[in-house]
Amino acid sequence: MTTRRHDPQRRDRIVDATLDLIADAGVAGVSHRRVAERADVPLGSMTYHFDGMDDLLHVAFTRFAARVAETFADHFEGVETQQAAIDAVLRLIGDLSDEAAHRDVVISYELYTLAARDPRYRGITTRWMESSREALGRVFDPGVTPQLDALIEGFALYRALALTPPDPAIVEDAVRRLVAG
Amino acid sequence: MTTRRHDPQRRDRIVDATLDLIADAGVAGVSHRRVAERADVPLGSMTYHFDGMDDLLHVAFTRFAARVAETFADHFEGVETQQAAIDAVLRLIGDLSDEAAHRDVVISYELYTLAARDPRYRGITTRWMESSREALGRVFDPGVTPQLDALIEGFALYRALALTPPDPAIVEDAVRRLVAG
Amino acid sequence: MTTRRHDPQRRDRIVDATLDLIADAGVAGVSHRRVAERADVPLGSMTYHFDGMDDLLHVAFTRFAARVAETFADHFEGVETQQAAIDAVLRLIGDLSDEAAHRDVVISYELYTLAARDPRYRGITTRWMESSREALGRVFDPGVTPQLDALIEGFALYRALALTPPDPAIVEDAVRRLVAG
Amino acid sequence: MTTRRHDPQRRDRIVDATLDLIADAGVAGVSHRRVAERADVPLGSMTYHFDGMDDLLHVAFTRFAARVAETFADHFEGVETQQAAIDAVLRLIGDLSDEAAHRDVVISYELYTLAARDPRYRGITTRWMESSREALGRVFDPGVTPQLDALIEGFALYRALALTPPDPAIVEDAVRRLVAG
DNA sequence: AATGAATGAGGATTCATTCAT
DNA sequence: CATGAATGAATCCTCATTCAT
Repeated sequence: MTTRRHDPQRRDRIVDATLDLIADAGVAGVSHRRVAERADVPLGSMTYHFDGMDDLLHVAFTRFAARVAETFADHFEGVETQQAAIDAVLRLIGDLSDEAAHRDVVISYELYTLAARDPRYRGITTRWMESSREALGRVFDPGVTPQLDALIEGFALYRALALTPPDPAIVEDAVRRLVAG
Repeated sequence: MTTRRHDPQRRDRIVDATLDLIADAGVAGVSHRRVAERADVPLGSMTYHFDGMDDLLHVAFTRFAARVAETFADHFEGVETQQAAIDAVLRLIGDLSDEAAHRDVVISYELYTLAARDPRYRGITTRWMESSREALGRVFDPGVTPQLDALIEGFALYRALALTPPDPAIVEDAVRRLVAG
Repeated sequence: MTTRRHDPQRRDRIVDATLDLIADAGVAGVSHRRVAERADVPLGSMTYHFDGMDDLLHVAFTRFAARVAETFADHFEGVETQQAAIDAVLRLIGDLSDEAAHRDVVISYELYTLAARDPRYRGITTRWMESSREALGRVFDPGVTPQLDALIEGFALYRALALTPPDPAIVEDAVRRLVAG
Repeated sequence: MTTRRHDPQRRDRIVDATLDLIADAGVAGVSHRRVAERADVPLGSMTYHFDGMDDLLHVAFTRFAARVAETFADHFEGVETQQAAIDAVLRLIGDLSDEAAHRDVVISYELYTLAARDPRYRGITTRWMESSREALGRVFDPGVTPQLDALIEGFALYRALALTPPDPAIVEDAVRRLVAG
């Protein structure tokens, strides 16, 4: 490898490579060696830039959650009418079928799994959920917000694990029923 | 250790120990050694009774999914009226707060994570989801069934990752809105 | 390397190689890799036969102390007269100049150093000292025993660290003064 | 950390931290990183002020030996009579029970161990022993000096490694026998 | 003169799996 | 049929040292 003494984006590259690897091989498949190889970084860099595996995963998932939350919020940017809000939710659920979005769903479940067992990762998910609620709260009533949030999450799981996508008409019907005052 | 040449429940004990370990340490924390120790079984037994790690996990998750699906169906046993059906769903969601249920949620997410990436485990989750749909389908309309399923799953996630449980009144309201013809 | 599935003396060979390495490179120079190489044993064997580095060192030093204590006691085997006892002590101190004995002194100090800081190794040294006292106690008065023990140990240190050996006449004089009733 | 461009005592602080660390974790536990942290000094300072690990240890042990030798000599300061000299020796041996003195004993053994194997450290111990002999030589006969030195060292070892301190009466008796003309 | 960043070698340990018994 | 012994690959991590700044 070429010596690369000065490399300011190295930390970022490592984090990106980590998320890539999580998507491909799961948290269980993440190792310092594999991340280092993927980021084209010497093995010793790993524990120099991060305080071990847990720190690396924490940083990576924190960045991931922030990015996904932002995308989530973007869907509701400029939404004024109730109809536009519903459309935004439907688009959100529909997008889960995308190739790119599937990658995010996979990473999300890796994070959920970690957080369900290890409180040290709970902070990331808690903040993330609050952020989603906040975005929904700007366009829906307070009572509807957690209901829609649960529904979206449930359909996402369905998308990730079932062979066929949920029927869009049924999804839309569910959203309308919850929103309908 | 006492020699235990004839030990018919050995396979079962190994599977149980595996699920225990998954709950405690995650799939990543499962190793032949640790399972063998927990099941009080010689290390050599592991690869004798199972064709390696993947086989063991497959068997364990299959048994787990069957057991949880059965519990799910039990909630709707003998349900005749719409009201009783709604109550059953609410009880289902409420039970997720139990200590014992949390263990199941943790194991579930370990399975989801595996299945989201590895098709070899997708069969287990697919069968499981079909079973849930079937149970719901016996007491709810075909259109409502996937909607309720998503909602239940969504609230389960909320329970697993949020600090505070969802407001029961809001949960009930959501269920009623979806069910209301 | 030839496969060597059946190798009953393997544990012993590892312990011997460890003591060899301690003599050559000190406890600090002992590593699983180096011991394995010296004992012509695969690296994986190390942690299979021993519960880690501490266990290995403990076993090695225990064996070492037992062997040296036995040699110590042998010097007083069959000793009947006071004069013979004194001769035995002088021979003991004189032997410290031997090449082979120097090796033992070096290993001894490695053990002393460990024991001085870590109580987990104190048991080995305590037993060893008791054994020496016992051997001396069989041929000397109770009061003289600890005095002679200290003297022997002191001259041993002198031998290990000084450029010139202690004057035999002065050694003999000291022994006689302590023994003289 | 505040930049500390001008810091004349830095070298001293590093050496002190090194000795501290040797007492706590042994020579094997000394690393540039740990010393730097303990001395509140940037890691880069270590190899700037010292030519690597060996240099650092050499400087540290040299300072240590000088300090301990001075304390040794202090015990015989102003001693005129034979009785006072004997008392000084007994006080020396008795002091080894102190908490603070135990730290010194631990460091001493680390040095002995190094010196027993590595001639580069032998110079430090040789000078140290000469200094002790010199101090003893000012108040005792030439023949008694090495005898007392060995006895003191032997009882020190006993103190460091045995569970119970040596009986003061027996110690005193030994000293008197050696000194008695 | 001083140092933060960087790295390759080596540290202990864990592991799934194989195989002789 | 069952298993204890064995092993090589891979794990995370620490380290002394180098070097550009």
